[in-house]
Amino acid sequence: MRKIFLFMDTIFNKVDAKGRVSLPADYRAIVKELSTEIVCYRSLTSPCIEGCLEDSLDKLATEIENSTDFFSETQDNLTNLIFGDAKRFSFDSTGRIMLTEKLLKHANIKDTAVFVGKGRKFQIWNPENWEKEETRIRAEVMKNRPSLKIQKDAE
Amino acid sequence: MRKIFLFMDTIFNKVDAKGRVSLPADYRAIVKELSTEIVCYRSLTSPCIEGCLEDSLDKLATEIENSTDFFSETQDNLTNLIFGDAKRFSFDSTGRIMLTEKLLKHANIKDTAVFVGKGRKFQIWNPENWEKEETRIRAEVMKNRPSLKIQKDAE
DNA sequence: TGGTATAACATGGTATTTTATGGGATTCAA
DNA sequence: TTGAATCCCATAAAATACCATGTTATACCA
Repeated sequence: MRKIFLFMDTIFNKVDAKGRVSLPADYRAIVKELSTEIVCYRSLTSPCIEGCLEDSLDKLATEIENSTDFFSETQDNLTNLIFGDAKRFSFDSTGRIMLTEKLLKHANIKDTAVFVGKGRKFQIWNPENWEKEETRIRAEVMKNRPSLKIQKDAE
Repeated sequence: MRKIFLFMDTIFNKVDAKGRVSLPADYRAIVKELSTEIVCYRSLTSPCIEGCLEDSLDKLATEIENSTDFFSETQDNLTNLIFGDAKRFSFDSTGRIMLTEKLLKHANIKDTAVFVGKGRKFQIWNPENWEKEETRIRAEVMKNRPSLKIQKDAE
């Protein structure tokens, strides 16, 4: 039986001169409880950093391994992009991680980072960009309401 | 075997200066018995807070995870909107949770919160708004008699 | 059935802990 | 030995746990 873990909420944290950010306490709790690590990489679709548990990437690796044929070009591209970019991040005794220059630049994060929960994953945004993105998504989702039907199945 | 749990009734509770509210005793009993947690988020359609059990969101996460492919845009939007807004709330020994500023503002709740049972979910309203909403719903229902078509199958 | 004792609940207040974050010291590698 | 990464300490604010009280609901008993 798999334990419940969900990255949730939207948290604004300071990034100091050294590039250090507090990983939200809730997120830390998950990492500790499952005794795993956080992995971050540049989002393939948005100007933000994406993070998940190392377990999730392992699961993804297995899935890719099994689904597409072993030598497909798509698989090659994807694995290169994701795993080539991903990096483990462990937090210190005060709960901070140190994001790399590459990641910060991709998300255009200067002095404030926004952690946005996505369930099994989370994202880290620049505050202004996140605000824009959120309104965009809200509009998008309200337009095609049907996509919310998945929720109905929750037993 | 699924246990029975239903959020029911309409309960008026005080919200103190810190944003603390007693979670109705019946609701607490459910959380304890299923040894899970409450999750709250802003309703997408009404000026109220919506709450459910963490299990429900976990199931949703799994479904989203499995239903669409890893890079689907729909999945991205949905997870951002839902999980980015949701937050766990655990109650202290006296049975109180601490609602966030964001949630209180969305529902325009000041010093009194109304808990309204919805079965698998519940809502938290500002008293005046809830009164209006209830009469509105009642009127609506009287006008076009609703048809609750229930699919009969083995539970 | 009526009355009383008991338990549960909501709620105000206070104490304790956790969290985010700044700054400095130490270590390590180029 | 300089720059960067890691660790440790300090602090303010926020979240959480704990205690106390009046009130209501429930259980119990004559």
